[in-house]
Amino acid sequence: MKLRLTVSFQTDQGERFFGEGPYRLLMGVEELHSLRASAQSMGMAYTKAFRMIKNAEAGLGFPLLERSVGGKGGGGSTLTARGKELLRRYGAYRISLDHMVEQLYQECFSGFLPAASSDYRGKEPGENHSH
Amino acid sequence: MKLRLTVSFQTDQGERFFGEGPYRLLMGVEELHSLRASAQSMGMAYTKAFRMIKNAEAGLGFPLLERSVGGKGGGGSTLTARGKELLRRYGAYRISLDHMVEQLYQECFSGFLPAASSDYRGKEPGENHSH
DNA sequence: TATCGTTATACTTATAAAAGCATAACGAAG
DNA sequence: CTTCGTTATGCTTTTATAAGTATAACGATA
Repeated sequence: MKLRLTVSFQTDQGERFFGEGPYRLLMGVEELHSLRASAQSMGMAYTKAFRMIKNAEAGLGFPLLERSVGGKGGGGSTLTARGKELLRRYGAYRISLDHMVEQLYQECFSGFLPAASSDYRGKEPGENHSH
Repeated sequence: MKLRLTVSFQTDQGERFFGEGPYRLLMGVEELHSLRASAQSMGMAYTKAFRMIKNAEAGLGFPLLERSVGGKGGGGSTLTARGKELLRRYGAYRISLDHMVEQLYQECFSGFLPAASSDYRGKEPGENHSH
């Protein structure tokens, strides 16, 4: 048995704009200096990656990527300073959360339900659809 | 800005079988002594409610409802002892979790992102679909 | 033994979300 | 001034999930 935890940021109107999906995608951009390359590296369509980032930037209110288009190599994207800081903070957040969820489960269900390990997934776009 | 948190129990194969949806549905059964009545009271189709419970029982490995079919009034459903205990424990779990998520957000994002209130939703079936 | 409202279940339809396709714009380098 | 691989977007297609329809079985009561 597993615990499925998902946390995401959403607007007051309920529109989700940031979570595990964008997080992983941005981690890839930081490493590969390219949104397309990052999307490909995780089997995601570029169009979807693009929409995710655009959506996230709209929700957050500040740019995450510094893009350059054209030129040698076609261009690329790198993280803005705030984008990098967001990744650092979000990474810490989700790890702490993961621990808390698991520990609290033990406190609340120990002896009543089987032990469970937390299976963190942002459930934001970009995950494998295996059905 | 809001935090959207969802926790659900799933099998090792990733099939979700319990969360906020079944929880609320069962709370209604406890009050109304009828699965159909509980489903209706929250605008859910009975067929869906039935599937949810069946699914939950399969995943948990023990029965949640004691059903009686036929007879005066057509029958009805009440919670089993374990079913009741599950509700009590799950209720405590999600409330603690809600607090934790909010507090941790403050610790991790204070001064970087706007304050956010936790918007707990099981995202299990049974929610309104307004799009 | 006819009635009534429930549980139980298969099958179909509708809706939302994800994924994919096609194409334009860009600009440094050769 | 051509090429290349990227960013940028609209539009279509596919898939997954939710919701709905229809119908059977049940059994205490009158």
